Amino acid sequence: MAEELTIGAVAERAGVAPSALRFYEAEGLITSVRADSGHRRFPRDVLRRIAFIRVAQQVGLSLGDIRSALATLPDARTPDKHDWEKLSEGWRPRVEEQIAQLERMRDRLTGCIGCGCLSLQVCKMLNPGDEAAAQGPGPRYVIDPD
Amino acid sequence: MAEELTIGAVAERAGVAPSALRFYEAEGLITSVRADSGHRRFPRDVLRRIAFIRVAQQVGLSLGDIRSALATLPDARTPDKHDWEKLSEGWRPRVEEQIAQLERMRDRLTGCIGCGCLSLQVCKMLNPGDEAAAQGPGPRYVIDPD
DNA sequence: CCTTGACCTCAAGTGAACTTGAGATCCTAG
DNA sequence: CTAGGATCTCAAGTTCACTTGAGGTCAAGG
Repeated sequence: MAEELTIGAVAERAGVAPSALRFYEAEGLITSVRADSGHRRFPRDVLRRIAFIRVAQQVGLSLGDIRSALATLPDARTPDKHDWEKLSEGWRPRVEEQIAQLERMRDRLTGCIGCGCLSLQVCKMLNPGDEAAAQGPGPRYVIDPD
Repeated sequence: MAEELTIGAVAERAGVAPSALRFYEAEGLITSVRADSGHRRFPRDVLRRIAFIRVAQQVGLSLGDIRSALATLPDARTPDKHDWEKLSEGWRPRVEEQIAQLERMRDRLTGCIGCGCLSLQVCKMLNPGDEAAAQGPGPRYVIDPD
């Protein structure tokens, strides 16, 4: 019946450390009210926010990106199913793109790595759009497919 | 005709910064010989090693994991196509798993985020095996599906 | 009442993967 | 022969996403 949850309860239910919750709050990803004691009390929908954060991280978004996304939720009222669905819909292209990227990688895995292309600049897998190469290293195409 | 490449040439062809190459060498991911000047000279197959490093990173491996994988390559001779294929084959299950993970996420995106499951512990998407939850936060299931 | 465990703040530490800076050397073109 | 770009080493800095530690408060059970 509890309307609000302690940090420990949230941590347990969400499977994240209390320190991470304090961190998320400091970063503006979640919010809490304070009991008279000064202890945090989290509204129940924080669990959904955390679920969202975790999913978004899996899709490769930074906490900054996630903060921006969450900022589009109504803060006057508790976000309802529709609000969440709208937000989630926004990830679909991102997820699809990431899947496509990995499928490209899978299909070319032996072909490309084992192939004769000595230059990464002409390698379809590492350089899907036949360009880029000057954008620096890192898991760029999976994480940031722009 | 050049048998060996300067760090600048490798950096340009591979699309990574020279500092990253020095770092990779210090980490034991690539090797070089030295010219009389003290400058690095990289064997041509370093380009393939770098390609491999980048791909493996995209699949979510740490440089430590990648070092271990590269360590299985023959160091007495230049690795041939077959060596690389064997190594690449090892990634397939990993890539497949990552794809499967993302597909699960896609399929449940609106369903799960927008659904009524308040507890992450019973959410199929965030907790594919109906367990874990105590393993801590982060993109664990995509990156490290153990 | 007292202890114990959950909670608080704030500063500092961690690890991964690099980058940046300082100060010095090397090599190539004019 | 000299200027300028490429390279060298080594230490320190950066970003992200948290965790850890110190020092102190709060709340429930015996």
